[in-house]
Amino acid sequence: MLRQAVKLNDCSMREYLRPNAGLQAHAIACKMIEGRALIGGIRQLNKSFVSADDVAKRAGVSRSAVSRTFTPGASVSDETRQRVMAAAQALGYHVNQLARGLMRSESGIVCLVVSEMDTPYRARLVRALTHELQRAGKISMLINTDRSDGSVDAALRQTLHYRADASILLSGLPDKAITKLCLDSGQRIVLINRDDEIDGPFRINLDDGHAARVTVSAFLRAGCRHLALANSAVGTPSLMARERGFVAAAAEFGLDVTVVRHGNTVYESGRKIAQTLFAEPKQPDAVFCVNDLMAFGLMDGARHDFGLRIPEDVCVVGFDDIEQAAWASYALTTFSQPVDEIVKNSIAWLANHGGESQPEVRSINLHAPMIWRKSIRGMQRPIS
Amino acid sequence: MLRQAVKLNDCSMREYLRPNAGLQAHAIACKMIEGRALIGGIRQLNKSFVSADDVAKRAGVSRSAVSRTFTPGASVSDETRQRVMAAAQALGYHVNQLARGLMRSESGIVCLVVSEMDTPYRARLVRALTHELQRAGKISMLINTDRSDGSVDAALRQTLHYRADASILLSGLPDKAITKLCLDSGQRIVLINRDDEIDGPFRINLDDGHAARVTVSAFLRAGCRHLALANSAVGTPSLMARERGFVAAAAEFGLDVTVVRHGNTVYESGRKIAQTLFAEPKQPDAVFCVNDLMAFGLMDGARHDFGLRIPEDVCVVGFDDIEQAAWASYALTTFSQPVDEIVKNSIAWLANHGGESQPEVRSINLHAPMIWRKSIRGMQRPIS
DNA sequence: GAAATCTTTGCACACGCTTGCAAAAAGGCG
DNA sequence: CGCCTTTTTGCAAGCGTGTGCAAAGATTTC
Repeated sequence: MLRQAVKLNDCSMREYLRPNAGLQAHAIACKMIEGRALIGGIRQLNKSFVSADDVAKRAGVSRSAVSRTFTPGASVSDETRQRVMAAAQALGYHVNQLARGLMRSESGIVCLVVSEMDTPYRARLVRALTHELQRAGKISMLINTDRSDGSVDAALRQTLHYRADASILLSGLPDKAITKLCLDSGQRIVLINRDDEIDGPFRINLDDGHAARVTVSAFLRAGCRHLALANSAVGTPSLMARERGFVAAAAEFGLDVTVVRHGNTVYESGRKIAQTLFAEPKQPDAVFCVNDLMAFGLMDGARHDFGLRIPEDVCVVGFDDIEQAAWASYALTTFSQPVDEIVKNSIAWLANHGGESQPEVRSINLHAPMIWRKSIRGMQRPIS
Repeated sequence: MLRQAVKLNDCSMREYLRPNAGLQAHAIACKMIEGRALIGGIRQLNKSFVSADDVAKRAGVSRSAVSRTFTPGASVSDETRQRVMAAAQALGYHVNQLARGLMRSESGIVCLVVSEMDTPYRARLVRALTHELQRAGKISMLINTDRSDGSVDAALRQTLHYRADASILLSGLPDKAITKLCLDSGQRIVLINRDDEIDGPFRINLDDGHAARVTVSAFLRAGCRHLALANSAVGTPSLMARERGFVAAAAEFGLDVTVVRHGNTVYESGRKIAQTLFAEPKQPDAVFCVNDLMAFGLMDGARHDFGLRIPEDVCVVGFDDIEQAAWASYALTTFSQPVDEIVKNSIAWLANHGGESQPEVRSINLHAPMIWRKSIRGMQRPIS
C-alpha cells in the first residue's frame, strides 16, 4: 500500500511550497488523502480518528500539552487546558487508549472468559462484573469458550494478544502452562467457582458443602426419607462438592441417596432425570438439584409427567437463586449466589495492584444463603 | 519514573562491557529491571510481556522477520519462519494487538452496547454475537448502559477511546451528534431493533406489525373476543410497533383492545398487569404480551391470583421465544427472535468493509416466525 | 557462466501516545 | 529590580508493531 508514501509526499510538498500555510489546511489536506478524497471536491469525508497532533495544531500548543490535559494530575496551566479542551471538543478528539496502553503498559482491559453466557446465573454475573469494572475505569472484553477442549487456552491467548490487565474466568479450567504464561506476563487472574489448586490466581468459591448439609437437614425436618440428588454429567468441581456434601450429610443420618447424573446443567437434563427418578419403584420424596435450571426441569417433569405435587409429594431444592426461582410457577427454595460479593471481591483484588510483595490473599470462600420459598414443606428454621 | 532510563543505561552498559554476551542473558537482564528485580537473586520474576524484539534476538533474525512470520501472506522463508516460531514458542510470545491496531488502524475490536444484558433474550444475542465475532477474527467489548440518561453516549465515547472498528447497539438510542462522530471516525454502527431514522448505521428490525396481525387472527380463530395488550411503560419503538399493529388489526375486525402499560419488560410487570386486567368486570379472554417475560408474569398472575386456566379461560401470546417459553409450566406460544439471522446479517455487513462507494444496504427487516405451543386454544393454521 | 527474474531480508519510518528533562515563563521576596 | 523558587512548556525518546524500499541472495533461463 502506498497510502503513507503519497500522504507524506503530498504533505511535505505543500509545506515546502508555502511554509506556514494555515495549519488547519495542512491537516485537512493530509486527511483528504487518508480518507476518501473526492476528485475536484472540497467535501472532506475524512473517515479517520482525530489525533492529539490535530488538537495541538488547532489549539496552537505542543502535543505534550494535549497529552497532559487528558492526564489527571499532570501540570498544565488553566489557560492551555481550556484552549486544548475547546479544540478537542470541536474536533471530536478522544484519547487513543490503545496507544496510551502501549506507553503505560496498562491497557485498561479486563477479559471475561465464559461459556454459555446466556445461562441466567452467568449472564447476571457477567452483567454485574461489566458494570462494576466500568465504574472502576476498566473495560471488559468478553471471550466465549463454548465447547471444544482447549478453547479456554485459546481464550487466554487472546487475553495476551490484547495485553489485558486481568482475566476473570467463569468457566472451564485453563492449562497450567498457559495460566503461568499469563501470570508471568503480569496479568492478574481471578477464578470464580473453578476451585483449581494452581498458585497465583485469586480464587473465589462458595461453601457448597455447607449448603448441601443445610439441604439435608431441611429435607429431614420436612419428613422426607428418600433423598435423591440430580447432578449434571460434566462434573465441575463445585457441582461435585455439592454432591459429595449432600451424600455425606445424608450418610450421617444413615440415609442413602439416589444420585443421578445426566447431561449439562440445563432444564432438559432436569426433566430427563425426573423421568428416571420417578419411574423407579422407590420414588424419592426429596430431590436436591445442583442448580436451579435442573430443578425447574425436574419440577416440571414431576408435575406434568407424573402428576406429583410440590412440595406435598416431593420437595425440591436448587442452587443459584436465578430470577426464575422466584416465579410463582416454581417458587423454588434455593441457595443464593452472592453475585455482588463475588464481584466486589474480584474487583477489590484486582484494584490492589500496587501492594506487590506483601503476602497476598490467595482465595476466599463466600457464603450462599438459603432462600426459603415453597418447594419444600414446612417453615424455615434458623440455620445452625 | 526513571524505569526507562535505568533500563536503558543498564542494558547498554552490559552490552558494552561484554559484547556478544548471550542474547538470552541480555534479555533477562533488561527484564529484571523492568519487572521486580530481586536484590542479589537470579530468580527472574520478569513480569512483563515479551516483544517481537525479544523473539528476534533469540532467533537471530531481524524484527521484521518476526513481524512477517505473524502476518499472513507476508514473505518469509520457511527456515526463518520456523526459527521464529520456535523462539516465539519458547518465550511465550503473542503479537501485541494494541500495537498492531495502531499501525493498521484497525483494532479488531467490536463494541456491544447493551443494557440489562442478563435478560434472556439479550443474553442470547450477546452470546451469539460474541461467538460469531470471534469466528470472524474480531473480539467483543461489552459496554453496559444501565440506567442514567446519556449513558449510551458515554458508551459510544468509550468505543472511540478504544478505536473500535464497529459498534453494535442493542439498547438505547444515541445522540445523533455522537453517532455522527463515530461514523466520521470510520466506525461502522449496527442498530438492532432500535428503529432509528438516522442515516449511516445499519439497522436491523423485525416485522412487528405482521406478528401482531397474526396474533389477532389466532385469537379470533380460538374464539376470543375480549382482546387485551400488555405493554411496558418504556415505549421502545419496536414495542410500540407491536402495540399499534395489534390494535390496528383488531380494529379491522371491529374489536376494541384493552391496553395496559406498566413498568419495564419484566416478569413483575406482567404480573401486575394481570392484577389490573383480570380485576375488571370485563375480563379479557386473550392477551398479547409484548415480550415473553411479561407473558410469564401475566400467566402466573392469571393462574395463581385469579384461578384462571390457560388456554381454556384465557389465551396468551408472547414475543421473543426465550428458553423459558418452552418450559412445560408455560408452553407459551410466541414469536421467535431470529437471533441467528440477526447475527449473521450484522457480521456480514461489518465484513463488507472493502466495498466503499457502492450504494450500501441501510436496513433490513427480518421475519419473526410464530412458535405454536399451548397457551392458545386450537391448532396452528398456515399463516397467510 | 552471465543475465534476468523472483524471493527474502534488514533498515528505517510511521502509528498515537506518555513522560523525563531542561529551558522558559511566571511568581515571590527583600 | 535582581535573585531564587515554582510552574509550565516543548523536545525527544520510547512503547510494540507493520511495511515500502532497496540491497542481497536464490533461482531460472538461454
